[in-house]
Amino acid sequence: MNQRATIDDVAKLAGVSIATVSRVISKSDRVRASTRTQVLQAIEDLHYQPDASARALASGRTYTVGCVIPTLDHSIFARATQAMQTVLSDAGFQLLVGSSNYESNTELQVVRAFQQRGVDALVLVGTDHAASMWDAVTQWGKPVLLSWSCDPRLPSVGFDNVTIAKHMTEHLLSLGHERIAVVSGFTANNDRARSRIQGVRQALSAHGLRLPKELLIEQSYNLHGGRLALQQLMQLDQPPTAIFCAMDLLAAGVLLEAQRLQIDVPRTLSVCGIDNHELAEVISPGLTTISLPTYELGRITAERVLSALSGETIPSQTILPFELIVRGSTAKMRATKRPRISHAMHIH
Amino acid sequence: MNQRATIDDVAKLAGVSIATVSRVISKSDRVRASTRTQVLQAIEDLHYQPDASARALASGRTYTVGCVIPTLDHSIFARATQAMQTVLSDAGFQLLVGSSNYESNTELQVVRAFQQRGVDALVLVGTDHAASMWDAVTQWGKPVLLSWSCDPRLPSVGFDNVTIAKHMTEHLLSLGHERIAVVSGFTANNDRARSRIQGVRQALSAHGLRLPKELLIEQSYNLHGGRLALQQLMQLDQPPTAIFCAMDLLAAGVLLEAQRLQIDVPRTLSVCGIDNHELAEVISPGLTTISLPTYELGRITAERVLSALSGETIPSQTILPFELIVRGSTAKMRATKRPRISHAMHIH
DNA sequence: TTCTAGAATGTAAACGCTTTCACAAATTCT
DNA sequence: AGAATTTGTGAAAGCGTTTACATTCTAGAA
Repeated sequence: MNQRATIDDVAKLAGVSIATVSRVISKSDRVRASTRTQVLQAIEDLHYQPDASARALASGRTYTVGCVIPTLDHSIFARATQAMQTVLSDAGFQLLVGSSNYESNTELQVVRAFQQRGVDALVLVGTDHAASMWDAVTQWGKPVLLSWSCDPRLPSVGFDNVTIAKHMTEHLLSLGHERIAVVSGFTANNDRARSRIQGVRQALSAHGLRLPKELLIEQSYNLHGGRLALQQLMQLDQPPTAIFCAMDLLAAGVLLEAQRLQIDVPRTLSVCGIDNHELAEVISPGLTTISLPTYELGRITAERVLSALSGETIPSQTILPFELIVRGSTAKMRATKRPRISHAMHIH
Repeated sequence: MNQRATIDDVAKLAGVSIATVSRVISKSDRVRASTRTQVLQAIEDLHYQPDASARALASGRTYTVGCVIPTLDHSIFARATQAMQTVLSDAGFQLLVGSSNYESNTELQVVRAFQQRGVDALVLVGTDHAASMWDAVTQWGKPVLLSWSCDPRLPSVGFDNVTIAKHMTEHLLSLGHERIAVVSGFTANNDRARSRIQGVRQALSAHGLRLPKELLIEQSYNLHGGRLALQQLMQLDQPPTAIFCAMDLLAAGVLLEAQRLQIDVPRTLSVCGIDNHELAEVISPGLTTISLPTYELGRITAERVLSALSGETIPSQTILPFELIVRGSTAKMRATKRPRISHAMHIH
């Protein structure tokens, strides 16, 4: 019994053919109850476990789903991935995780590796992918879903980042801020970041304002990036009165640096983020942010995948809700601090 | 060309046998240079991608590694997993991620699923596993590694949690604290948590102190758990002067609740954690904690797996270093605040 | 009882690769 | 030059399943 038992062993022990064993395993087919119990008994006795590779080869299905995310190292992705994993696992599927590190080349390689492995479906993050990637994926013939962002080219479950950012910007505007800076992660291969910037722009221009170049800063997506961004902004002749950070991690960096520079948040500077990262609640002042249901995102995406795999037609685009969470880091603009030449910023 | 090309197609196009194609793909064997280029050309032309299932079935190797972690939802696990994924992926392996949710039953199921899938190796977290789990794993015949903790039964890469906790406790003791409380996550199926508590006990008893029952609190492993723990502790007749939290997330919860209760940290209460979670730097006061090289943990574990898979013998136990990081949340015990009956806590 | 439809089971051919073994060709040695 | 290696290639036997198709039962109808 050192060798793993095969279906033949089971068949022999149960006194049936391997086809019958196979039928018992795959539930579906009708097998006489008495036969079934015999087979099950044999399976039990031999500790038989079907070989997934052989199954996959014969049936063309691997019961495996591939998911390519930028990195697990950001809790938002980790959480959504955890959710997917749970749902898929409960349905007997395994999740293969690959990370792209925000590089479209790497992403393509991972996708190829997944296809080679015969995954039954694929989940991608966002809409920024190499053209060859879109080709590889659309010609593939198996379900492919987009998460985090939506794109008409594929069924998607995600957020409307433009609207989210617009909403947050309107919060800042309603507090009287007009000189609003944007701190974002690098936008290359990151449509989420770009959409959020775009959302800010839309909100501003609805108020006759614009986003001057010097107030848009791209930095690496971590605390340090946030710190550097604030340093840069504070060297301007006319620093902003509010900073919109595209991600909470950056906002936390900004907040920390503000503390170090003895800038009073929110009295002389308002700061906000997006994601409702754990940090947002913990840092002081508490970070005004937008909460995104990331766990739900993962759950729903996985459920969609399962639906698609069982042949159902799935909604093309699903946009998940969000919620503004106001904490201490944003406050009314203080009249005395209003930049004198603020009108220069209006669109003429 | 709608159908995926098979090795036969390649062989036909290149004018060789499928055996030769196979040899070219597997790099290893000697094939005449001219033949090789022909084959490679054919592969190129047909966009041939070998079928991983068929390969696995024929060769018995899947180039797949299974990893069972409690959850991706804690950044320390996510980070280590990310590191593993990167290293394995670079070596042409895929990482299968499963989560146990700290339930040994679930863990066993995941491991079985992995074995069924024919993973080439397995990585487990910690030493707490059901007996059936140990059986399933030791009789398996393929490499199995432990991470996070070390256990003589399997090759391990991890931390010495007892020593870590002892070290931290000594820090508290050196500041003059004697009434030290411990806040831990639930210890069921979590040897890390238990070891850390044990470390505290050892440090205390080396100083003739002990850990009274009312000062040991187990809570769920999140901010809220930390908050509840502090509430409980503050209801004691004689609250502690320092709180050792087994994980930073709990410490952050304690800190937040202290803020709410207007308890002055560190003047009247010192708080420390372990992990050097992102929160530790961000929260105020900064959290004194111990930094663990979690990314390294993942990297080294993955490298060990690869070594084992290529037949090398690997070190049995590898213990990774740690570093005490003192921030603002711990301070010298203030004489006036010293509990009067502190001598009662000495071991007689 | 015999016949027949339908259910239960068995047979055998894929599935797409790896790998052993045999053999031919090229190289080295005597 | 011929023998002894070494190197390169092909044929074919699996690997452990699934699944079409064939065959055998089983029961109810005639």
